[in-house]
Amino acid sequence: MPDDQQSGLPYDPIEEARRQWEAHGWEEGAQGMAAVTSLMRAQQIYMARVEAVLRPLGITFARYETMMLLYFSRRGALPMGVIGSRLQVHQTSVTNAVDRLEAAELVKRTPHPSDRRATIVEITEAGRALALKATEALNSEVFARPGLGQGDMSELVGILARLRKQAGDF
Amino acid sequence: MPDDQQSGLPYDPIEEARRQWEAHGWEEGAQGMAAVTSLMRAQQIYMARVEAVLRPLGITFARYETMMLLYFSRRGALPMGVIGSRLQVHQTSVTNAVDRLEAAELVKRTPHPSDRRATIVEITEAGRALALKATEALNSEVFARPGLGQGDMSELVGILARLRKQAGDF
DNA sequence: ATCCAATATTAGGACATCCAACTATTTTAT
DNA sequence: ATAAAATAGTTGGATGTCCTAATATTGGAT
Repeated sequence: MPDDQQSGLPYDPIEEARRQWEAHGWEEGAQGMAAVTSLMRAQQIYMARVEAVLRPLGITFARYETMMLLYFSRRGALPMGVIGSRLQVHQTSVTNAVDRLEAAELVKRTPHPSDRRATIVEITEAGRALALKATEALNSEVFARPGLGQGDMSELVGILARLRKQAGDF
Repeated sequence: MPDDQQSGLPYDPIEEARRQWEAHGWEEGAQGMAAVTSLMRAQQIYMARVEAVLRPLGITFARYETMMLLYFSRRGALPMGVIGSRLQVHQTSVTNAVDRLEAAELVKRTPHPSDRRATIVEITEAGRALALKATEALNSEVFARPGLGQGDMSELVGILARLRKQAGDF
């Protein structure tokens, strides 16, 4: 009988962990632990929902993000390196994602006109169509019903913006 | 020159994405998209910091969480299934994590006394020592300096608790 | 001209996750 | 009492991400 949802005392494992932290004299880290752990769990929840929507379309969230970056870019095309720095992922992850997107004919590689080291990735018509379809699905099935009120949501976005900024994300 | 930190206009890619969402008539999903994307990025930032602290100790965050669960349990031991449901991860992930922890002699498997299908995982003395060391490192290097003020932090924990609860996390 | 930095790719490894199939055991229904 | 169904855990295979190191090519600086 580890937990009991039906009792009057809903049991939050993270609150429990925080109590343990304090009981062990780790007060200086208790709040941060709770924040970090909550963030991990929340991300896990959303990621599962997002991937469930994208799976039938044959793409992952990483590939969706790559496509949207191209979709919104002026020419529908960006160098590999720019994709990596915007998405904050490793070069090799970009190569991998673009490999798969290209195999599905959602993007195509083109040599950079002036810098012959660089490769430009361009979204195809099929890519645009899929990106649009994926976005509509995500909007209606996840983003429009995020499980939070408007107030909480804008508060959350604001707090995380401060966090990201402090971490050098932008 | 994709972005320019030193200019007077700090450029937040998520705010930019939100503007794009609105420009495309996707108002109903814009706020949710910003919230979900921020969450993903924030998780990425913290996960990188946490794993950097844990790596020298030879464990990952998933294994750290497993060990702490055992560390805090009354007998220092729990059945595999309980670990999975507390940590909200798949059975196979628990098997995997416990395999590695056991190979490092940080936990050991024992048959369940009454249910012969079940396996009990027990933390060893070496496991307790490492869990303590890891926690002290995480507390001083991450949790005590989360890059957020106290107010933001407790607000964040509260919002995410509502989110997790709404998602059925507890 | 030469050295150093940047761009991308490849190969290989570590890790987490998920799925389907499987064994063993226990519980439930008839 | 026996058959059927549910539960606990493991295994093998596939997918996906991230990281390190090595390589080839090119660009920029001196």
